[in-house]
Amino acid sequence: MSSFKSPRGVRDILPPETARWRALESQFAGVCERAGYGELVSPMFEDAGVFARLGEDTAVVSKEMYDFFDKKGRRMALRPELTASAARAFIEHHPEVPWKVWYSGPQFRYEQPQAGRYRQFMQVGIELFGVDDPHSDVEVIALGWEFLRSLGLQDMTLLVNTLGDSESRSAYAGVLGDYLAESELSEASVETALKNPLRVLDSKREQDQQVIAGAPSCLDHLTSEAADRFAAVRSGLDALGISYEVSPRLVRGLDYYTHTAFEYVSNSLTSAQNALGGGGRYDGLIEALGGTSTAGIGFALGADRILLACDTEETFLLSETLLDVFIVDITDGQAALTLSQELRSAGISADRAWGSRSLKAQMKAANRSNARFALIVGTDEQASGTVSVKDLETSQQTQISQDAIVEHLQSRLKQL
RNA sequence: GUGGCCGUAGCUCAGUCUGGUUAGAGCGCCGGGUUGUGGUCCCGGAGGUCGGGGGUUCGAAGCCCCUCGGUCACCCCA
Repeated sequence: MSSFKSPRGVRDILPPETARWRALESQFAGVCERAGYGELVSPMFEDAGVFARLGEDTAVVSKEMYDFFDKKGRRMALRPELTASAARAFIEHHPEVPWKVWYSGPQFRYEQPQAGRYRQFMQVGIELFGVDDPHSDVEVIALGWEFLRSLGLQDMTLLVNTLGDSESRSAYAGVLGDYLAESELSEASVETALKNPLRVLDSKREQDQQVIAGAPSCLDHLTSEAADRFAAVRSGLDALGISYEVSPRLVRGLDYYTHTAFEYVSNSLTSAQNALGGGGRYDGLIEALGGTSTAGIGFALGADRILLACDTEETFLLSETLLDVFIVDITDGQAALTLSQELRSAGISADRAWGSRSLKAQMKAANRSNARFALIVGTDEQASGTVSVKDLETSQQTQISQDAIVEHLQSRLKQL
């Protein structure tokens, strides 16, 4: 019989690495909650229609959705992203605006896996509904940036662009479409150009690079309102001292974006998967999902990639797990059994060795456990109702009565 | 979905080109170095259907085909 392995493109995260994931999430939670965002927990799957509205010709919807029919024949989909779910929740519960939420959790896309790209991947992100003040764009962009910086990441670039309002966007799409129609594009891009010319700007094919470099800029086709709005966002970022690059080629993959679009790029990741996260304004999304017109902006960050970038920048590394005591019992094991329980109830972290292994073997285990103290119970201690407390850093050892052990350890741990 | 590279002990890898007795190393793990003491050192040990299946051959980790997985690029995006 063959044994099972995890499916393609998904993976296990084991301890101690899981502690790093939890630390990342809790740091993100802290950053968000200090800015007035509350946590949103939404379902892992939704009616597939929720995601279909993201744009019928985006690959996320047309090719990569993990969709299925449930037992009643309803078409459901594992969420490929969280903005649509958040928008659906917003419409369903009509909370008061501004509605500021953060989230964290797995998303699913049926893609060709490679480093930094998995079929189940973890994102953290925020959404801010009901505000179209340009300073809200600045708050959101800055929050993501500060979070990434707080992890110790240095080698990053913030890219900012605007797609303008729908008037600007369609004017630009027309101009760009005309330009592309007369250019020598790769075969695949010719097709893309017909459906959504903006998306061609994302192409990395060698053949398209020259065409893209010479393409008209979306910034030249903004209405004056859209241009003013972008200027306000930029001056807000300037005021906060956040440096960024204006990237007129930055068009985000999902169709619901309007106005501000941004991306956090890691320069330390050499692969094509170097975008740590991105987001933008999606003022039309709520309406597309059947709600009343509401402004919105948010971002999502890929936790898998963030940790890859942390690896290459050697930051946010796994800290050693610390343990207060490790119990070594070379008698009948009764002391290990009761002591570990007693210490844990008193708030002292305690681990122990199993089986009747030699003192030497148990001391090795104690050392490996990173415990500060080893509690040793041998025949002498058992006879006298004591326990030997060995400081594993200084190697100093004292014998303490079992009745006084909790108090003794508490005071010594407090002194550290 | 398309193409390139890769898959040997828990981990990192040698061995594959030039098929040939019991498949190796380092780290890790387990045990020992005499009465009950970890980290260093010394000695010993366990652990592998060579990703899986089929084929060629007297003989396959090695050659061929298929398949699964990883990785890189396109694509897509976080």
